[in-house]
Amino acid sequence: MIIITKSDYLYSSDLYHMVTEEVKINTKCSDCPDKSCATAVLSSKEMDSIFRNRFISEVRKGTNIVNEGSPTSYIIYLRSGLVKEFVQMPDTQEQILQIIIPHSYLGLTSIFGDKVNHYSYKALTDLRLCYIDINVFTALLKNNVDFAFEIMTSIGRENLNNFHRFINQSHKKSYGRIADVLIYFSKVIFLTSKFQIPLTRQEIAEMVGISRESAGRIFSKFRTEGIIEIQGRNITINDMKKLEKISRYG
Amino acid sequence: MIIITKSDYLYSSDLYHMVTEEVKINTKCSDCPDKSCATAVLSSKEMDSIFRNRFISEVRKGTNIVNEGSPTSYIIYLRSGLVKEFVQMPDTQEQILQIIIPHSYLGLTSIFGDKVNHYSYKALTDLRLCYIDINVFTALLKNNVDFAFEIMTSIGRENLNNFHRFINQSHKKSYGRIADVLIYFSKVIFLTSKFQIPLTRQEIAEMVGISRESAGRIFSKFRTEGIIEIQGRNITINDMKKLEKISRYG
DNA sequence: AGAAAAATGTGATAATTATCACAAAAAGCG
DNA sequence: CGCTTTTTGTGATAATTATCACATTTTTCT
Repeated sequence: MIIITKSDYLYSSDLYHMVTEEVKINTKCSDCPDKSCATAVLSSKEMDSIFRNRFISEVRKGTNIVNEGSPTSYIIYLRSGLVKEFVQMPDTQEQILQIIIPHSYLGLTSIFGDKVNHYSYKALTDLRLCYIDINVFTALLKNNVDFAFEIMTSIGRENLNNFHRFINQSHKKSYGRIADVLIYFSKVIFLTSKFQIPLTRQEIAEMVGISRESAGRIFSKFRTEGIIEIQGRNITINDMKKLEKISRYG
Repeated sequence: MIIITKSDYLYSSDLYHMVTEEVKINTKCSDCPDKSCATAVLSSKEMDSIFRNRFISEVRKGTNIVNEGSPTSYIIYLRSGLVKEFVQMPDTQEQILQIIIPHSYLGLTSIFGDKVNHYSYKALTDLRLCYIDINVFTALLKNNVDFAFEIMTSIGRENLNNFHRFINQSHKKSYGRIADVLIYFSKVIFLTSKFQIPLTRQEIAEMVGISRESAGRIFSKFRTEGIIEIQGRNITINDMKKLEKISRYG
């Protein structure tokens, strides 16, 4: 059992950040209110093997959690907070792939294959994470077929969703793409029509592959047309029907 | 053991095409010269379960093999020929995801999850296929962890490749995208600088999300600059270095 | 609180690519 | 082998989006 306290620093190939405050780690994984639904198929013995081999950490907004290209030594489970998954492009730009919501694993794509992280992850809000040694995780997969199928199904679904978002995007003009981002945050991430978007205009542009200025102009246009209200990063969607129409035809 | 002869028609949710000639199906899977490398980890008993539950078919160029949205009842193994994987877009267009080369499975993405085909497949050349019942295939995965890992690794690699091609594409202008297509066919599909491209200009445009006319114009430009030679669909790459430079910076 | 840095909004202009129109060439078919 | 259908090439024009420049606002940090 590992106790991590304020002002500790953790160094590792893909683990480097300050832990900000003492974390209660007495809770067994089996009793964790944030446990992943895939763990439902694990025996209490297996749950215990995770408990004995994980460590918990809290991470502040803005922290880089994983850098692409680094070897994968841990599977990271997101207990709370929001994370952006992205790839670095040759020239300073980045491409944001998705926003990851609580109760998801980061870096599962690299567990089969070359054990290298192919994406980078950065905290959009303060986070609570669990690090599980990749060897422990792989052992679980090999010993429990049901767990393996759960994990693979979730990898498959995630891949499919991302891929489809990308394909759709590539056939849309910029208005449709920005409409999609708004719909994505409203319907997938926050599940409400009023939310604080955790990205800058630059990052929103990077989600859909257009320029910062274009993204901003489209936001303004949507506002003057009464489709959304904007106060800084606080956004209210007033006319979802219209947004969906723009997503389809615009 | 199922014998399929000339002029038979096979009807099924995702299996509908004419079998063009009698197929020799005496060869055991274990002796098949085209078997997939993942089968190396299967026991002879397991290989035999495939042999008893597969059927072979030959398919002519242009045949639709699978339509997206249909339920997956078979995993299809491509013994020889080339297949295009694509999705249909709302308005008559399609988006080509990849060209599939021999010794690959089609439709693996749908084996975990909803058992629905998410992509469509069409024969670019005459094909030799093996249909393996999805229940037989799933049973193998559940009973042989090593096989499951082999298959998942190959799914993971394929996903990663496709996804990266897409991400890269979305940050390139049309010249770079067409350069990428030429490099893809030369280095991934045919492994030579002189090949017959199995796609129309329209389809090439659909691979990279630009218009047919633009694609054609770029081909002409590359020819007048001496980078490639074109006679109909026969293409010779004369200056790979220059193509790679265009792919990176153009 | 106050200075420095980062993010944003907007106009003017340039670059890129799509669309339309139509002629020419190639491929498929009875 | 002709006829039909599909594919291709190319010019002219329109639409879309990026880029540059700079003023303003917001956030961050001490």
